[in-house]
Amino acid sequence: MSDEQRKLPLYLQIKNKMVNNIKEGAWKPGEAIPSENRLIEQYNVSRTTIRQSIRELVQDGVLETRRGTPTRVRQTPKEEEGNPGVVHHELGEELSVQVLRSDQCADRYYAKGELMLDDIDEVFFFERVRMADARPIAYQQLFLPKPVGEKVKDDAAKMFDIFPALGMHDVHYKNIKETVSASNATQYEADILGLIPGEALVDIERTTLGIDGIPIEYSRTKYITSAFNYRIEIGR
Amino acid sequence: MSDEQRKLPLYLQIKNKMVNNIKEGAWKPGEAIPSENRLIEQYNVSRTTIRQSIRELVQDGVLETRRGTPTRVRQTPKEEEGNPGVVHHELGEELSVQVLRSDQCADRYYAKGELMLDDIDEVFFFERVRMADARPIAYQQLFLPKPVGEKVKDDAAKMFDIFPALGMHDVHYKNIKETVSASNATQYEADILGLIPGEALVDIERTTLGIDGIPIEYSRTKYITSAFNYRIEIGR
DNA sequence: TCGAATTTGTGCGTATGTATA
DNA sequence: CTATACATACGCACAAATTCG
Repeated sequence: MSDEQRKLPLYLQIKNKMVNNIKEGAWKPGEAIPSENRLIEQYNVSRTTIRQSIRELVQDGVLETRRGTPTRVRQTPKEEEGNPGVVHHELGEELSVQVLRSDQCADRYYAKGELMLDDIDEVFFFERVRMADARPIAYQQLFLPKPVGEKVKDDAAKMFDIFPALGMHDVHYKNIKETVSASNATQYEADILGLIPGEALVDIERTTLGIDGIPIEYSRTKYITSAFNYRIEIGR
Repeated sequence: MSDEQRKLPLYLQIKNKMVNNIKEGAWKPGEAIPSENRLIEQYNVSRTTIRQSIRELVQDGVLETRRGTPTRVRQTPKEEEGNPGVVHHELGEELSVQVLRSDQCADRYYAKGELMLDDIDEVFFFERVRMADARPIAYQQLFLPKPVGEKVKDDAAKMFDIFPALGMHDVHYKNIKETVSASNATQYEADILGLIPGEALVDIERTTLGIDGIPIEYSRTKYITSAFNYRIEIGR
């Protein structure tokens, strides 16, 4: 037993052991675990302690209990309750992305301001369209500082959500700010998105900060309202 | 005590009583509730039972406990730190509200669905305009269940943000869901807001749940883009 | 700085209720 | 009907964190 475990409350030690039983395959998803009385003997603790361990694992979505039947390991883990709270909900089955234009340039002064770059710095710029089932649903201008852009420029053509790509290159974020507004589609945007000019779009402007507080991404995205919702949940 | 309550487990009966204490204003957000020993005397039950009631209310986000300090009623999620940070940013100095129409009726079936009411229940309905410096910036349809509406119907004519009014009547919330989208102003909306029909509006649809999980508010608001921003911050 | 009082957290033992197989 | 399993409930003791004089 490690020092870490030694000072943990009993019920947490047992909870960890239970998790290990599942990880090691001794307890398999869908199957029953030993009854409370067996576990009491096995771990030599009180019923209170066993039940507290089980209760938390039920809360964590690892086990499921039902009166009268043995406690079981859940087949499919319960969905994350880490609750990011914000969901970009895109309607459509097959999501893809298309790059209209990309360059590496020294102008785009407004974007460079948002990225806290000097005027002489270069930025990667991508103009992209988000497709759902081969229909365009969003138009995006994406700006990345040079060090970041070099790492993910290939991914920007394949993935609309670039955060996984950033993570794979160890570019992590600690802060995201989004401003949501609305606008009427311009002729240019309407052409790209297959709309009538003037139709309402959801505008999302986003700035992402890296773990050192330095901006790593700035983007402006315009979504078709019929294929997009922005949902926020506060509280639990 | 109703028949429903009579057959409920003790800890659930007490949990309900605790929720009622908050709804009736006997226990207020941010303040301490009686200690476990005091509650044991009050309700004449064991500590196990009291603790199970409290544990579930902590899980529900209604109470918060910390070893060594009294258990407290949670502040409403908005004013506590925690993700996401959501800000409705309205441009303007002098903010006011104007009620276009209000009634108490038994139709409005869609809104009643969102409020989880039966078809025979009545709802309070307010059609309101948010003014900033005497210029309209938002149009809102507000639906309240009858018990809530009766408490704040006078405030609805004075305050655009009804949450403070709700709090003063001990109607507290534990969860808010908002969906943000965009739309083109109809002729009706354009007239009210002083716009050209077709102009883009920010749509916010909101459902608020009380501490017992029952909806206490449903609203649809359309903001003029030039006077409104919706900002979300995720992370530290 | 210290200690005493208070409060919640952890843990034990026991008894009984209730759903399931 | 019976055996088994989890659910509810009581009472007790001590630990650990906080508060306050």
